[in-house]
Amino acid sequence: MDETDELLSIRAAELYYEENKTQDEIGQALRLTRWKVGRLLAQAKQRGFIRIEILHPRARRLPIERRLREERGLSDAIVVSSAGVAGPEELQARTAQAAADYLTALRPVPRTLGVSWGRTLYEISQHLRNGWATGVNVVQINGGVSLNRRPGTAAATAVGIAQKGGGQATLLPSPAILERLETKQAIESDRVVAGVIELARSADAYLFSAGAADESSVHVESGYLSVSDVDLLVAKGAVGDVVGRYLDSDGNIVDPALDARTVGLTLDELRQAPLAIAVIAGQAKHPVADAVVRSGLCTVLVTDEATALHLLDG
Amino acid sequence: MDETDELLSIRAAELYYEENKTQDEIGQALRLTRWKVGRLLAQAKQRGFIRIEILHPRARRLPIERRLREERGLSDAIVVSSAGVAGPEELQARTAQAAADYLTALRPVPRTLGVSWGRTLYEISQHLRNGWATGVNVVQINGGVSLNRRPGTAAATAVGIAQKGGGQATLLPSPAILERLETKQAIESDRVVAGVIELARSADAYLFSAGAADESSVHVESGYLSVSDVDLLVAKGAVGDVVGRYLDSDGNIVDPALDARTVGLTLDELRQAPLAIAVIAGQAKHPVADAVVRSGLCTVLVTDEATALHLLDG
DNA sequence: GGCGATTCTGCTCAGATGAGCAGCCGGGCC
DNA sequence: GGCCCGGCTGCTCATCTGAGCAGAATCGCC
Repeated sequence: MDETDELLSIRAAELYYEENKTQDEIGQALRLTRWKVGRLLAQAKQRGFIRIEILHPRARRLPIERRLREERGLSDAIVVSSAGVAGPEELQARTAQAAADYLTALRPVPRTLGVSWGRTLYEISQHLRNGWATGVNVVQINGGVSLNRRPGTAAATAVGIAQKGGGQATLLPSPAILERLETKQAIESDRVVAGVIELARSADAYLFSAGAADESSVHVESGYLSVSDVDLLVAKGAVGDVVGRYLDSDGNIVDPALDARTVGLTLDELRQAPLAIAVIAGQAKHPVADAVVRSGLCTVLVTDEATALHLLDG
Repeated sequence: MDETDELLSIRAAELYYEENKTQDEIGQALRLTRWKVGRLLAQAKQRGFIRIEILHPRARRLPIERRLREERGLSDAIVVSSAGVAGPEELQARTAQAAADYLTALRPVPRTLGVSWGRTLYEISQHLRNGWATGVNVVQINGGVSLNRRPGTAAATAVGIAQKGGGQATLLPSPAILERLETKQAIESDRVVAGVIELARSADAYLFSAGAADESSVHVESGYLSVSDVDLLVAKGAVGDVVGRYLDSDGNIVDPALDARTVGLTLDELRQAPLAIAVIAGQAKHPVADAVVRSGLCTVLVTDEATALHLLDG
């Protein structure tokens, strides 16, 4: 395509997309046949001169979703558009909304849904509508009820999802990470705790997010880990955590001793789940999102456009 | 349109624009008739959910051009797209290119073209192609040959435009602004100078830019004015200059005494021209662009998208 | 300069789309 | 409850558009 044709295709595109002329009219204006105009427009599209964006908080990027499914082996992917996004909070909100939409449309409806907790999960619970399902029971899959700065958030998340879904919530009454291995083992052998974990293992579907390995982590905020603990994990290769378990970029546990003191489903248990929905958004979580997807921690990913493109990069 | 329809129209738009499905196929996917799908898409467009951009340095914004013609009474307007622009320099380059394109396509071809000088005009001269016209003579319409930091730029501009257009350049051998009124009058009464100005008055068309009233002005750079002179002009309401003459937001001369010492066509002479092409781009020139258009200094405006939208705002 | 290969052009035709219209449905008002 | 009105729905039909194709033009190579 030479310079002249390139310019002509731009002129044609202006008349076609901005002035809503027919290809025939454009042909008359530019002294071309309508077939030539059609071909110029096709080339303009094909060479990327035409960008079409859907500007809406609920807009998704289907081509990227398809690539995630095909190139990363996900059984499903939901990618929210970043077009016209105001800030990281809105990105997070859009992603949470998309996750809520996905859950609502999910078929078959899971009888029992295992959930983690955290900012993302809480936001999803807020976005779910009353009656999003009927009879969905919710069970927590990792510990962490009490130590939160805003106590009850973890519980409110699970209870909210359950209530709006017409079911019961089963909380895991345990800290996320215990200081001593013995305490952790003692807690896990408690009849109630063991029962909850058993129920969690039997869930039809899991819904969880991932945390970045930095000082903004919920574990730091909640007091389970200190900033220096996290620094140490990062030094060992940690990119973030899933259900409280810190993993490296290959999806392996970074600190087995710490992991042994962490209450809840293990990463391998999650990996075996037929339906594991990860919801991960934001620049800071790109590395951990990569680890989650590469190591097969989820079958379904809900994320934002930038994160998705990052995943497809490598 | 209720929430459900809004969401549906977004889903439809995704399938239509991103997945290239037909409206019929979308209808099947969303369990709608194809007519409903068509209506949803129409609404999505109409409500602004669909943004179509033409990403190309030569892309123009025809709807904005139309509004400038209709709402600001211009006989023609060229608005270059800001989509995907890298920085102010590229915006300037795109606008200069568009001005060169406009000149090249101009019919009837002017026999004599009056031009000002400055960064913008120089860039336009660079963008013009050899043989852009045949037999177009060029005449400078304001003084300023010698004092430039890069001497000869003003001359090179006029000569370049003329040579590439197969004609002669007539330079105005005079400073832009003189220190004493008597000197200015003496210069103007010089036979050569008077002849050039007479020729300038008789030009078929004028091509000029405008300068912002700040320390980056060419007059400061060239030493005709000091920074404090410009500050004083700003204090008196100056928004910028056209052919060396400083005007306020209503297009009136800010400092009549200074104006009397400025050599070249007057603003009122420009206003009476049947074809006066102003080329003005960049954030810094929004106020002066406004003054130029509002006070009828040009019949044709070549500008960038942001400046055009600023003009249409008020 | 001649010749084959490739690209380009303008066509036919079928599928996709938008305008316009009659019938239907639902809400508001008596 | 009955009636009117506005908006919505699904249709027909005309127009617009893209795929595919045969001939024309152009290019590159000898």
